[in-house]
Amino acid sequence: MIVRAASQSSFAIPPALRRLEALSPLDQPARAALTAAISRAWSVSARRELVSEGHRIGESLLVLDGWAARVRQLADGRRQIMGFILPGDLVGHCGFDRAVAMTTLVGFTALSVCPLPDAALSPTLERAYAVSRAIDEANLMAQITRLGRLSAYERILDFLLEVFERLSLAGLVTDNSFVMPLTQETLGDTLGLTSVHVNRMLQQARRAGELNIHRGRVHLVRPDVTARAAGRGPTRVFAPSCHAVEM
Amino acid sequence: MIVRAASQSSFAIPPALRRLEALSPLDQPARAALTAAISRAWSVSARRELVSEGHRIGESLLVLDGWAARVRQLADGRRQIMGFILPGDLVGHCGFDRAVAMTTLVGFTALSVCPLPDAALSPTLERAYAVSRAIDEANLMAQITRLGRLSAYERILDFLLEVFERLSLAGLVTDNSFVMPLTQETLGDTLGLTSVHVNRMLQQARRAGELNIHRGRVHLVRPDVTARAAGRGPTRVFAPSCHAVEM
DNA sequence: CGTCAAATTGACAAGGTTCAAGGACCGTGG
DNA sequence: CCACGGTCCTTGAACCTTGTCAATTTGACG
Repeated sequence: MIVRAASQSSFAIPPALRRLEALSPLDQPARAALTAAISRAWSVSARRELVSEGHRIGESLLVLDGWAARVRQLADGRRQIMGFILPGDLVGHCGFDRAVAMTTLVGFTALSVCPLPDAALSPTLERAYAVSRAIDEANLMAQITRLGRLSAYERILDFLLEVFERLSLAGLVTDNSFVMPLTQETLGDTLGLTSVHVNRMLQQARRAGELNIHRGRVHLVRPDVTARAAGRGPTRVFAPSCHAVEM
Repeated sequence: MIVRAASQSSFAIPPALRRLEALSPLDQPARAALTAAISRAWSVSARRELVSEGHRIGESLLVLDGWAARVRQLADGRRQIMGFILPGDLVGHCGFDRAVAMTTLVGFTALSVCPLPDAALSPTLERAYAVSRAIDEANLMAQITRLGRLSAYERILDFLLEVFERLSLAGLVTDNSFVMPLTQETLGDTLGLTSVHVNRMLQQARRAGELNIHRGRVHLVRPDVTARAAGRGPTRVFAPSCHAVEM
């Protein structure tokens, strides 16, 4: 019954392409442009600043593989992670990061990135980008709500569900589980908690039968049930041309 | 020595125009277009949903007067305010709100709004809009950092400083003070605190000589000193200051 | 097998919330 | 002009969630 991840096969659809296709169906020119771009991918090693890495700031990128994050560091060492960038996510798209100074983009794993094909090449591509941007925005709002109004326990579950949903689009969820290359300390810096407390809440969730974590792989036991309990409606994003996208 | 607010005079520069001019110098066509738009302003009464108010969703607006906020309400009644929209701010500009479903735009005072002139009318106008958008983004990041990593006391000061800076651009700060039409409860929903604790922290700030509040008017005693103490660098928008991040 | 980073655990302190009860302020109607 | 009602602000005390400190254990890897 278990479907193995197909990402090893050379014929598999790349996660990034899969995600964009899921956001909005692509036409042939769009797919061709993306495939061409993907073939020109390069990689950025972990813990390196992404944007300043050789390719000039302002150029838009498509992340093909790996986890990155927008980070802000305070003078006294406190750190806040704004959110993560996952395979299929766009970077520097529309004043999203070239605009904001005080946010740094760092990879938590080695990243594979490629230039982002020009939206003008296809209306379907443009639309997919727009939906992606809208989702970015929704995720920021979700982050604010988590930090401001959810308890530690709720934050953990809500965050994991968000990641689950996002990775699902890219086909990176297998058997209700996904790889999450984050330490509990990093999770704490994301959710406004200490690593110690993150640990406790994860234990609690484990004991409650919500999830299992083993060797960097998160397994959500009943994602749909958990989501409903956590009050996560489907993230409905209304694209500019006004038909709704369900996640 | 005290300069009185000039907003009563019919010759005064409207705050919104003033703000945009401050973001990026405007040329004559831009000013003319804005002045024309401002003359066609209408008002929206308090506590009404802004976007659904007669003028169709997707139309961009310029807020001329009043305070509004992006709000998200959880199923159990908890409320989180994402951020405020102040005079001179743009609404629905570029996928900022037409994109995101689960955020409502509500006025806390009566609002005066007008249609937003087309950016194509002037490059300087386009640039001002871009800067405004970038600031919106920076403010969202600031909000995340506040909620995730600042103490209650720091959140209050940081937030008030942000408002101070934003209203300064619109010329709405007089003698280091500004009008803030928010209850402590609303402040709590913004900063992830209870109204009781907001009250206590305000008292503390008052006793510390940081501020005075009287009849909806906030007076910051030494905004620059407070800002430096609170670790608020000036919000630099177009300067991608990229330094490596320690992890 | 040794090493190092990450995870885990317990005891305790601190920060923030909750509950509950006044008190101040403001517009309204008598 | 004053009494009234409602909303918001203020304050205290008990309580709970989360943070801090300090081990100890686990697991990956050379």
